[in-house]
Amino acid sequence: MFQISTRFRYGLRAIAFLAGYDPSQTVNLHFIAEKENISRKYLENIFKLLKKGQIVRSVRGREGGYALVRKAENITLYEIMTAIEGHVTLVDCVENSDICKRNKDCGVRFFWKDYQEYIGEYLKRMTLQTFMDKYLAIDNENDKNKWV
Amino acid sequence: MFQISTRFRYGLRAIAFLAGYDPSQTVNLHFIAEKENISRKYLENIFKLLKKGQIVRSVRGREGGYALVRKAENITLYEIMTAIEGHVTLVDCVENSDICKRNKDCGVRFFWKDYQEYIGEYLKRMTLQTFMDKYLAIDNENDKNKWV
DNA sequence: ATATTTTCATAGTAATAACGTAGGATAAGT
DNA sequence: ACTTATCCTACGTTATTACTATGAAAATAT
Repeated sequence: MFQISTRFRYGLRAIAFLAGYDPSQTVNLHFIAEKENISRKYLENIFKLLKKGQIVRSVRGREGGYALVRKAENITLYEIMTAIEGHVTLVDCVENSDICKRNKDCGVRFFWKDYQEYIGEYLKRMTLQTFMDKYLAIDNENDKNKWV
Repeated sequence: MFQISTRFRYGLRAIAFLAGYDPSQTVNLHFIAEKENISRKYLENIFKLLKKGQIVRSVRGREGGYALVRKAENITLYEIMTAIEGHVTLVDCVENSDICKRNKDCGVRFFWKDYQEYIGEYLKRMTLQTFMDKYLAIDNENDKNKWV
């Protein structure tokens, strides 16, 4: 239980990478895949979801690629997660009590619901910008010429 | 991602059920399985883990069964989880940075580590007694004669 | 125009883990 | 002895995950 999927891990890294670029320019997947060491084909799947989730926009064709659709400070990790994972729920009955024969006021269900909210809050509070500032600051120090 | 395993869900319900009984008497799995609508065979697997994790003690043979090894207020849900799930980690690199070619100071890893701690805290703070009082109080109201 | 580069779409596959079952050995009370 | 229970090893099935394959569609550079 409780393992973060590779999809989300890769997606987060790719988005964080993308956030290092001006939203007005696009970055192609081949480049991201190479820099972040992720299969390009797999990234395609992930970015399809990210686009559908309004995290990124795309430009097709030559010189095309992806860019953030909003500024990093206006994107939460929760949005990224739901874009990639779809509707996330700790236990199915939390969102749909009908699947269980127990009554709707089942205490266990309320417990999972509270816990799910607790877990989600962390990602809701964490913007992509905060994430970069807090966790990736050192990495950027080591890799300044990436901006050249 | 982020689904609670059936094993843990069943285990928690079974333990909560067991907590409704005096620790001096044992309750057999057949009974718990029937009351909680869980396969007895599956419960066997789960209780094996719970015993190994020092959550319950067992008595074999006729009139045997399981009982809590400590009082409900001295058992946290975190202990129950680790007993059932073994060593839990959100992302493998959190516990073992060697599995990744990135450096040990990888910011993404620190992020997952912080998040993992946050998620665990909730279960560490929640004792079995608190869980029962807060979430199962109503259920017990509806089912008073279970104590008879 | 056409060649090239990119996203977009659908589908397939291999490995792994989750969930649950089978069959019987062992222990202990009646 | 008989019954009731835990204990133990192993197996089977299903679902999910993590990719890969193939190629169409779009847009730009030449």
